Amino acid sequence: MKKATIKDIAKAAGVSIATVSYILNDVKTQSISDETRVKVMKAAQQLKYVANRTAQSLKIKKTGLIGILLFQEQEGHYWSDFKYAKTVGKIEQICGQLGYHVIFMQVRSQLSDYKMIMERNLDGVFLINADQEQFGTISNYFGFGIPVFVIDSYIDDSLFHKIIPDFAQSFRACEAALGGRPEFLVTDAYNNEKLAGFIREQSGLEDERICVYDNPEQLNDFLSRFEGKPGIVINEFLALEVLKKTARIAAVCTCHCPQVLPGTVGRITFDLNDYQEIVHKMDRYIQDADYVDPEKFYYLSGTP
Amino acid sequence: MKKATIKDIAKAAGVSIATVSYILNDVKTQSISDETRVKVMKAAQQLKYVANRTAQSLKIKKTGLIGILLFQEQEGHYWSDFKYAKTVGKIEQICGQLGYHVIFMQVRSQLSDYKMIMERNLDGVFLINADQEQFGTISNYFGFGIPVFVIDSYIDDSLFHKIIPDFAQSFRACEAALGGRPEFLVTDAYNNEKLAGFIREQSGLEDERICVYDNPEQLNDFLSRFEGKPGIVINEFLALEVLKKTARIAAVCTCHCPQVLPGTVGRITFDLNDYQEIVHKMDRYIQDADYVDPEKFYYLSGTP
DNA sequence: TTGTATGCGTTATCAG
DNA sequence: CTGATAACGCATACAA
Repeated sequence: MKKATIKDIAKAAGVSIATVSYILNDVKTQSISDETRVKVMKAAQQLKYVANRTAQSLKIKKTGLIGILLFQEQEGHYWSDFKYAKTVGKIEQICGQLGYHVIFMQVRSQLSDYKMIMERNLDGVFLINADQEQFGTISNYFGFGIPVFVIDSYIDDSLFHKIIPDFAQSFRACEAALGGRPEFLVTDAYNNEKLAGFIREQSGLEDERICVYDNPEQLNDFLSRFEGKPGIVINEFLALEVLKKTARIAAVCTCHCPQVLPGTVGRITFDLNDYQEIVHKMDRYIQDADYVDPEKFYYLSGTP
Repeated sequence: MKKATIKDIAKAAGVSIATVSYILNDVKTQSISDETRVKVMKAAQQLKYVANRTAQSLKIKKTGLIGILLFQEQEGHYWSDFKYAKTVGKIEQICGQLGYHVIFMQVRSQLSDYKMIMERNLDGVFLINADQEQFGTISNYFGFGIPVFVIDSYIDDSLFHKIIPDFAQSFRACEAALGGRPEFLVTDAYNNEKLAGFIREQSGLEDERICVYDNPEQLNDFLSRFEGKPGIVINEFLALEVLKKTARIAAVCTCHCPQVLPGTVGRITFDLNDYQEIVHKMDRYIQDADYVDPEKFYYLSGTP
């Protein structure tokens, strides 16, 4: 049993291919008699016709495909796969509502990975946790006018829309939750060095008071210098580790999952629905080829 | 700056499009003079040519696209998005190594969702946590000869390859870890009723001793009947909840993330590398149209 | 060793 | 209102 094409429908309904296409696509500029319309629709149903998006894409030069490229950290922790799970899920959901399909890819800095964007003629791309270095070398593969949004990545290119959590505001919320100035900061690692620097800077803490998590021993060493003092942790899973040593912390829940933490610690969360606006924005770029967004920077604002 | 086609390369190199195609695809049955080969390769590089997989797909009738359809539970818990994050990540990784790209889709039982498989001409599909009901009604959209593997789903159709954790073995391991027979079982909900029944059955416990988690109150009520008794929990995140009440548990870590649990509880884990064999099997189906696998049932075997 | 021509399934332009 | 027909970018049988 082979897949039916519009040609098959045309034959079955005794009309031309063009007519079938008009009817299936509900082309407004063409007027079709009700008679042929039902005839064709019936045939389509009978033959269980489904459109061939591959052929369609080739013709109309739009694939309806959106890429989510998730940059993997070289040596990730156990929560690496959870870190952006909710983000990816949410973006996929919204894309789906808008009629797009999503190609999900984890990139391990292979050049071949990026080629996918061009090869598959994606309509838009989300890059998550992208590193400047590996990125810069291949950015000449982009620039073909498709919208690129970068999440948790500080890329030196004004073409891209940047989306990062509002750390400044989150830190203020943490301070409120702690009831005083934090004495230390423990943060999860990010591929993007500039983002990492930004976090450190926003915290307002000196470097000796900041720990970028690498392994349990290192964390323990660090924490032993702050017994009983209040501190901030970026990433709730990391906070889970920190809690083994000290309880006076507030956590910035960058993984959108405060539930893993006990209610006794201050938890700053971000609203996943913020992605609604972002994906819709991308949609607008896709629909309207020469739309330009005055706002290229999106902050996810945290709430306690 | 438009994308270059093989036609552009042909023109630039002064050869025919066929020749270009032969060279780019490294077609063995054609012998090409070194001279034209370098000429063409150079032109391709200069024009920054990337293949158009859409056109390719249309021609060769293979898209190189594999679908991962993740069935969402109607009312999920906070860990729903993590439940299959590692599985999806692993499958994508292996697919990537084999040269496939992955379309990731969460399905909320819309008929339109399944159509994607046909519309996009996927080469293969993984269905995760699929419910029999919603599934049966639309399975006639399948059967076009593409391999379908179902994960954590017990579908009444011998066409599909089924992959589920080896619960029987896991339960035995739990018993060993607990040092005695468990008195109760708390399990996460699954879309697939038959799988849920299978789990209950394999536990060998009476229904009164089994709790399918719905909400914290219900869990507390249940657990209060088993103060100080040993039990088993399916799903490590759920185990985190159970631990708030009782400590004598062993957990079957179906989310591949034992790390969220303290080392003091027995943890049964599964090896993500098992998916290697599975994805390679799918690849074989795709490559060799009439390959049949004698083994249609794959168990992921748990290890303490 | 290279080129010509056809078609994959669709959309869209132009005649009828 | 409907129908030929030319692309879209590529792979390949067949000719040269």
